[in-house]
Amino acid sequence: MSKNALTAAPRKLLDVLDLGECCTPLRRELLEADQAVTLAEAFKALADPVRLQLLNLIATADGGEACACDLVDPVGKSQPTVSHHLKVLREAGLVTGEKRGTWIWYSVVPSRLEDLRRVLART
Amino acid sequence: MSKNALTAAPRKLLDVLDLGECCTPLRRELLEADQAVTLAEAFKALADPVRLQLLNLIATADGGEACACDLVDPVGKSQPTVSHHLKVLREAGLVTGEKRGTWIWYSVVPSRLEDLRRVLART
DNA sequence: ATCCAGCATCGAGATCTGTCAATATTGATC
DNA sequence: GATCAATATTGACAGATCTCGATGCTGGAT
Repeated sequence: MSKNALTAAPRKLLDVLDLGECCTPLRRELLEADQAVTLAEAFKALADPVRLQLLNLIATADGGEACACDLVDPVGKSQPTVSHHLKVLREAGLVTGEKRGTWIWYSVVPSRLEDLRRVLART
Repeated sequence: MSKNALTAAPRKLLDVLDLGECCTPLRRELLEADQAVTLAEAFKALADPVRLQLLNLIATADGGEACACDLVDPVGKSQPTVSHHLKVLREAGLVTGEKRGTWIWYSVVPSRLEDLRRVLART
């Protein structure tokens, strides 16, 4: 079942909350329970210091991508732990990993971050 | 010790990550471990379906504020549970509660949401 | 084919979190 | 005073989460 483990499993996330154009004084919709669950899963991926550091490391890396091998030392956790957190980020659709030879290059998915930003814009 | 429990305890949060003017192609800073912890605490407050619903209910309420008494039924949880989640939101600085007579009126803190949005903008 | 490096998975322990029933506190009203 | 309604707090339990050591898997190099 673990085929294609790297391209993540971007469960449909925030589409339910597509709020139309950017910066439009949008109509505030009531948040249904199931939508809230989906949204909360996305924010859960951001709710850990190690994952935030990983995201930051990847986002600020040269060329917009970072080798997984360069992510272990900076966060000060074990390799299995880092691997676990990268999986969480992948499954949340926040990053993607591309395997090249022996190692894996990670890059962020800007559109996913943008989705979450839009949600926070509704005040 | 529980004096002034309503005005929340807005632990300094995202000031560490003040990125300067909006929409500036800002310099990407490395995220230190302690900063990541502070940030993660903020996102943790958003990482729960009930809290997202509460935030949404408050944000979309008439006049921008909602009575706590009107927040229990919509989320389908017990009163202590809702009270707990409102406390988490308060301590994260995402909402404030003002006591008027017997009940408490909650409103969101837009600047705090804006802070988190800025963090997600760094890609 | 063998060996090694990069990464994932498994299993387990410790801690954190969401939830509720019961109870306490606070404030308005009688 | 006593009483009631609105919130908060406590205590306890179940389930989720973070973490690591041990192990498995994969691909390149010898």
